[in-house]
Amino acid sequence: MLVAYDRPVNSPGQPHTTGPAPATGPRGAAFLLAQIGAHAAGRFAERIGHLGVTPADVGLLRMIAGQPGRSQRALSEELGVVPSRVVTLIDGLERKGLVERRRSAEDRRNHELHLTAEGKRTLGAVSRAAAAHEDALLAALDPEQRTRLLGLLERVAAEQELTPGVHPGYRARG
Amino acid sequence: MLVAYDRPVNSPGQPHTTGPAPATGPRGAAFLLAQIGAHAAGRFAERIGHLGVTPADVGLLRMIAGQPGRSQRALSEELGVVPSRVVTLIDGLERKGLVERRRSAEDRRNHELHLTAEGKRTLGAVSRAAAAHEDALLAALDPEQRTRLLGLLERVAAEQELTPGVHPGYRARG
DNA sequence: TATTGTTATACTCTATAACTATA
DNA sequence: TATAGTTATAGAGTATAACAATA
Repeated sequence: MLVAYDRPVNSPGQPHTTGPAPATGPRGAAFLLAQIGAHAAGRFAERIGHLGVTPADVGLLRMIAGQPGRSQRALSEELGVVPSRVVTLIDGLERKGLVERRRSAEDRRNHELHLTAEGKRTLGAVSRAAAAHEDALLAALDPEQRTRLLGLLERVAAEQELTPGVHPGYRARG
Repeated sequence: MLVAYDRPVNSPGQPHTTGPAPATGPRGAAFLLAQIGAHAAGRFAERIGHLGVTPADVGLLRMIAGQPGRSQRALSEELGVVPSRVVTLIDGLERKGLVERRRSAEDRRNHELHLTAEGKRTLGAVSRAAAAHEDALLAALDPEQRTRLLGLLERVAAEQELTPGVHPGYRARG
């Protein structure tokens, strides 16, 4: 997706400004959240590009690190994506030597997923990049403001029932 | 794009928690911004879907409304997308009867873009949807908190030099 | 027969490059 | 020759459906 999208209009009670500037009018928080969020995602992708992984890869690496041995089906459900998507992503991570598939002894249909040593090193480098990213993104804010922003965002995320750690992307609508 | 991506790790100085729960660890503001932003964009797309337009369409409609008669080239530059992309988008909007191309009398290479009456009606409906969207997205916050959040987001957007009203999507990395 | 994972395929989004009309 | 717009084409990302192995 691309391009401007949402913005509340001048509320009817307010006097219109004279200029031809409705295109530069007030921006709502919803639009700013989408705009800044897309910007943040893009910049983060840039920061980890040299490590050979994408933001989607990082999501999987973190989940596998957090609970080694999980099946692809489990990841598929937690992320809300179809199983074939997980196959594609894990294929890439395995080819890069960051993740290992191991047939489960108990149920040979399953693949238990584990990070390799290099996968762990990469994840560490990603985490350092994330910290630098966070700092650069919030350069305009002092520590107190950052804390305040974090608190407000956590409230919104909780109320909207967003799964911790799962970036929804643009899911199927419905 | 999809899937979790960025999250600062437990800082090295802090004691690790014992559980196997790094996947549900602390979330940074950068991740929350990307997560909430993608969620907001998706929900907004849902809200305007019945009007037959996408968020990208809305961006163009707003720009044309704000400055009627602009050329496709001008929109292309302001949005930071290639001219052929504008062709595709305007094709769709013209087919839906929301936008009209008029050959410029001064320079017959140019198309001057204008909203039709239905385009204006649709944009009005979009604006009402955006207001409802904003309210639903920020349901967790009281009016004072909303104002505070807006102020913080505006600071971040300005410092990051985000063009007002232009949603960057995932631009070419560079 | 149901489930895990895979492959084959198709669709959407967006970019690049070649092309037409106009200047 | 340069510019506005268009068309043709290609690539990335992600979904659906058919399939194989295992239970």
